Amino acid sequence: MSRAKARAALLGELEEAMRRSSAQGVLYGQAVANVAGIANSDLECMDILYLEGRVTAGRLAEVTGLTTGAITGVVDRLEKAGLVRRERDEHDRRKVFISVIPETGAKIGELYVPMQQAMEKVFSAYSDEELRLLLRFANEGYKGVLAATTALKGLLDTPPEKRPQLKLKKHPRQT
Amino acid sequence: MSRAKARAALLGELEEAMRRSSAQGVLYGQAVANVAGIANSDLECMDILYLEGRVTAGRLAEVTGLTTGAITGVVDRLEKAGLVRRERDEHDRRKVFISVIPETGAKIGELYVPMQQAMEKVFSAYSDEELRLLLRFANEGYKGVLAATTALKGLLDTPPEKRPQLKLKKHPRQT
DNA sequence: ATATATATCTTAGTCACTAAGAGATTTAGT
DNA sequence: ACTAAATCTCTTAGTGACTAAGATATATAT
Repeated sequence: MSRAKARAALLGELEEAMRRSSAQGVLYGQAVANVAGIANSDLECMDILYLEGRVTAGRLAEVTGLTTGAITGVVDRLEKAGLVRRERDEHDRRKVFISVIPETGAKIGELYVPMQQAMEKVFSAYSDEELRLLLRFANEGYKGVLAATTALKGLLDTPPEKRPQLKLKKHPRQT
Repeated sequence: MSRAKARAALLGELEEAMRRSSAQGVLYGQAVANVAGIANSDLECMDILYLEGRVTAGRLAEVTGLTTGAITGVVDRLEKAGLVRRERDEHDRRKVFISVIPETGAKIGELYVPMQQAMEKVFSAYSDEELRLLLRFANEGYKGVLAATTALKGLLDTPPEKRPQLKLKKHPRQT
């Protein structure tokens, strides 16, 4: 096999492996929501709250891409489940801050522990230098996917006949 | 900073970077479904059809975790959109095989091209050996996530007081 | 002051999903 | 062969999360 072909094969395997693991990641998230007894978007909002801390309802809508009306429902459900609290902003009384109630919110955090343990185990087999490579890739991959998302959405605004002709590379293994 | 602390920091960064990029991957998928004008699960089924080729309705239900009733709806919509075709199995006439209609199905494939191009660009900066490391990690990561999913679901069957005590490691940056 | 803008919530309607069971076909037991 | 049980898909009724549009309350600008 030529060097170029070997690399192409490697890239193909890599693409499939990454697709598979990312799909499994999605399934893990669904399982978490399922076990927690909350909807998928509700969990997504909990994640955002963990990452960003106290945020407004509008911010949740912005980040999730849901309408503000949908967020009202999300927060209602999370509040009823005792996971978050609504607090009016005293400086701008139109705004509503949402924050996690630590005790109950922590129970959601626990559900990520199996994942963290599994990943710790995987990571333990790598040297610091190897981990740095993985980190570099994760960051660059993120930027790549972000750019791809933007490009894809751009296609929507471009009339079909003006779209850059994409050489169609089919998904592997159409049996 | 001690060697151990440096590594812990590295692991933390890695965890966050991977979480972010995988979240962005989900968003890309949603954008694809959005542009294609089909529901999320519909796209998931198209992906499975690309990966596995001609499969039965029951198999789609099994892989997606949806009920067979839901799959009937998925296939109805995909069929109406001209993306797939139903074919009764002649050997077992209860079964219905679903297969992608190549011409229209290829249009969905095109929507993944921006992603493939972006990733190709990212990958181009890595040596073959580095890519092999990434591949190894992707495969091991997949197994890890899979194991974590199983472990998580196992928690459901274990009465709360019998669950292995998980040392709670909170999500980063609860601001 | 009045108008405009902003932030959240409400309402009505839609759509994908589940649970339960119906129909069609195949497989197993006698 | 004949009946019963199992298997596979579809149908039906009901639920829940979502959107679009507009109501409400508060803040900002003229």
